[in-house]
Amino acid sequence: MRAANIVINSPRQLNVCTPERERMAREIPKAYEPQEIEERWANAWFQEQLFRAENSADGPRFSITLPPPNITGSIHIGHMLEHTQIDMLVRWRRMSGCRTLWLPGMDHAGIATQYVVERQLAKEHLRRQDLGREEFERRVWQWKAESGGTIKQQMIRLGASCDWTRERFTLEPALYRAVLHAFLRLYREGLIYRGRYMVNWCPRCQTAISDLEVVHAERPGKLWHLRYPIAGSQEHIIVATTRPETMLGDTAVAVHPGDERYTRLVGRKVLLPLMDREIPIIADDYVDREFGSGAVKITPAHDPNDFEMGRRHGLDEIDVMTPDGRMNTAAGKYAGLDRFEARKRIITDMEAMGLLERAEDISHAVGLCDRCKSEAEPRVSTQWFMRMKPLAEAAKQAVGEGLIEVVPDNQRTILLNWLENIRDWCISRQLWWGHRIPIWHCEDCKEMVPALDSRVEIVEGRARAASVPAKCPKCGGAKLVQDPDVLDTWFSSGLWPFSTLGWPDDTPDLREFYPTSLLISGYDILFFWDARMIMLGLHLTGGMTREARDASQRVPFRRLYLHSLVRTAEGAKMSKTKGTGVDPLQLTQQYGTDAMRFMLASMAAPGTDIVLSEDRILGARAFANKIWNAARFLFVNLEKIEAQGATLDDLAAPGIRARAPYAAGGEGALEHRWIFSRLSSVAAQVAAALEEFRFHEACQAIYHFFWGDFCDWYIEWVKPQLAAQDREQAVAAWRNIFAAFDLALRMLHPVMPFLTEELWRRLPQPATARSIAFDKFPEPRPHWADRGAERDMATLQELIVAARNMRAEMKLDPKRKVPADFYSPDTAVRELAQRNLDPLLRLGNLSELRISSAKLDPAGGAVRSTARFDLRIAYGEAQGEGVDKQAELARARKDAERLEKDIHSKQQRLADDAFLSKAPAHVVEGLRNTLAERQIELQKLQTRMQQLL
RNA sequence: GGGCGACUAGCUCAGUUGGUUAGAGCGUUCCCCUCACACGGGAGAGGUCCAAGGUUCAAGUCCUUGGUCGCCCACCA
Repeated sequence: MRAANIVINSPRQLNVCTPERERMAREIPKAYEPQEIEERWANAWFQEQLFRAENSADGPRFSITLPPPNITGSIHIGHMLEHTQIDMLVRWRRMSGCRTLWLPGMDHAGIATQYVVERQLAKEHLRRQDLGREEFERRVWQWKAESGGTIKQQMIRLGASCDWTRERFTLEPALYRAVLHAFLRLYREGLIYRGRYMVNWCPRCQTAISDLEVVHAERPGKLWHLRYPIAGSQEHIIVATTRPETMLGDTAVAVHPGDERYTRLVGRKVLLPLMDREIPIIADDYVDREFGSGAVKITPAHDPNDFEMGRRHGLDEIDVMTPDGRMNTAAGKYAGLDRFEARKRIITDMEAMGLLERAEDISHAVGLCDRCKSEAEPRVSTQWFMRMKPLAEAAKQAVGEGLIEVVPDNQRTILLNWLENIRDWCISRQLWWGHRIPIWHCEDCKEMVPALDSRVEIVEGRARAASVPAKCPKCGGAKLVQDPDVLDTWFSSGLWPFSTLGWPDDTPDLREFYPTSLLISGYDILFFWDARMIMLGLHLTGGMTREARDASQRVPFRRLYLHSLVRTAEGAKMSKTKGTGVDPLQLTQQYGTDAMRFMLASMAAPGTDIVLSEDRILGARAFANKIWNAARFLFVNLEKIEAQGATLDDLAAPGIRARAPYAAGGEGALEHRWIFSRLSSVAAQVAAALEEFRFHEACQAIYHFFWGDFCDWYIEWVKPQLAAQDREQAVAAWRNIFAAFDLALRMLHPVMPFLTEELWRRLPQPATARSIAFDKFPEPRPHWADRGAERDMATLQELIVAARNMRAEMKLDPKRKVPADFYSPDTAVRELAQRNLDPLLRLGNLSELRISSAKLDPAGGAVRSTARFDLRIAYGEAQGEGVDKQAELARARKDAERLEKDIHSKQQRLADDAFLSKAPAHVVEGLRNTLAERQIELQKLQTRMQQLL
């Protein structure tokens, strides 16, 4: 992104103000300066704990948990998008009378955090082993305090309206206990087991990682074709491999049972080069005859497929590597070499022995550790696993039955598909940062002894299992050692929606707020987190209250919205480690939080990723400024209402706003009825959009209403009324504009909380008013809907635009008002114009509007026509200002051409019997009406063109 | 190897169940420092909706095939 240093305050201060106006204006800055305002409200909201659930209305429950950010530093723009969306919904629900809980917290993020701290240590040339487990954990806790504090501050500053009195951390005692409880229960149920299997291993992190934590990257590589001598003969069999170093652990060569080339060799032995070990040639269906030579080397300890085949054929599993990715003593003379170094040496040695058939350049996918991007190593080791099939079954059913609504819908299919093909989850990690597995091993008989219960004790502020078994129940031995492993970080986050509410205890919060109403997360963690919460929530929360709960009461959330990701211009995911992350606070400083929020929300169409655009940020900032200045207009003019003898209380009295629009005589009622009609329908639009997570649509509706309808038309329209001599009229106008603005602010509040809070509090409010956050979100009012007003207003707007358009085309001096002639065959339209003469003249920049019931003489003037009226400005008015008949003619021709095309296609359709008989009546009728209008327009245009020629 | 998404104005993107002249922001052209706002106001220009077929009275929208780009999943050495 380009650097943009925008000067907030334009140096051009050329507006001439009266001293009085200047005094008033000085109290509210001319341009919106968000920094101070946002800082102030962010702190105030937090200090007052304004967003405690208890402060919200006692209506229907709306609860949502924050996807806990990892304490790996600070939050990035992706978080800001997520938090903006959540906050919009939360604020909207809160303003709609819901008892609203947004529960915040953070994730200890086991491997990720450990990696960050290890990198810090590396700068001091230390490894975690140098510190020891205790000291290392202390360091991580220190880091947690720092990072967690930063994140919390950022969230507060970005306006997240969370209930901070309920903040949670996955490694705090209460949640530690929930983890132990969950583990012990699943262990007792046989859903957690321990065993020696093939897992993904990160040699750098030196821990097992789950399938999901291995990311695949396409890399150039080589496929080496190696010759393995057949024992007791001069023959060779050729095998192909991308990983020659694993040949040291080969325990067989496999061919397809039906492969006639090798039938005679099956059962014979191969002399494994470099190791001088005889290994069998076996037959297995898994082998692809077409690939390479059709023979494959089998290394059960270092390849998942070979592992399976090894177990099928009872082959040895020879592990030739150390946990940190070097060759071990089983690797003979290569022991001690790094795995990649060993690869090179082995190729050199094989070549020297004439056993390298050829090397082929290929591109292939290599598995990388999601965290540190080292090449992951398939490895056999003893780990803890969770049996997923039964859990996934229940989840599939719940999602399939719609107990959880997934939005966008296509993500539902993806989720169901994943659940369908789920495999057991390796949940143990050889890390130091996390929840220790509550199992003790008897040193004498190797019995596994679980903790007696899930109680925790707190040592130095840190939790650990308290119910340590005293002796082995099997052999009575007292030498019990706790399993050194910790749990995958996603195990604890999988419990998040209920552990944070007090589970496994039957707490009031759990009863009140579980199941949560909604989860909003990025689709990138659908499998990691969302799916696991569903499975664990369904399984574990049953029977937690005295009443039995069915699945609809056990789901962790009733709706799941998967939001888009923020990407760089190149399409890559925003990532701090890649240097593509954007610091939201910096942008916030530059443009304002509300502007950033608005920009993000207005780009957040479901299902489409977002590419940050500076233009959009600038546009959002301009919008914030526009709102600010609309308010400024009201404030700067407030003295006028006092001059009318009215008081601010007239605007703020209870119930006043609800009675809008006010009428002061017939005159001027149209525009007021119109703006409230618009408000009503926009409020409905916004609510409908938010209900379905169409944040961009909500933003667009508000933007269009506020800037277009409210500022460009309504404010301009009513300006004179506000200063009217007629006190009654002035007060009515003030009440209306105040009420409309107030409603608009409330509609804007979910997306722009700071700006709206500031302005709302500056406006006169009832004495009991507390914060806009607890004011009502505008609801559509049937008695505000006024189609007549909307239609009339549209006609008047057309008239004004026509006048402006002609003036521009005639190049009239903007300072000079000119008279115009107006004709409509429709009495109602003429009366409408007559009633609204003042705004028509003012906004159309006309000196006079001569309304006629007789057709106009078009000669000697420019004419604009619609189907309902004609407007004419005499050429005489433009003397010396460039009467350009050719320009008008050219434009008219173009318009006529467009109309002709349109009319033609409509006529054709209306001549089509199939259309007439099959299309719904309203479509046909609508088409007829439109056609008639177009024909009138065209006719007028053609007449006009004749005259111009 | 499967699956998903995108392709609409110069740029970035909207366009919910097919229906009447396809919209927005930015940029651009012309005019305007009008007493809320130049982060502004007014008036314009600008699109064969990736391609080709198909369904339908009617397709940017539904179906098929193809193209380009992106993402996710996957044990073919």
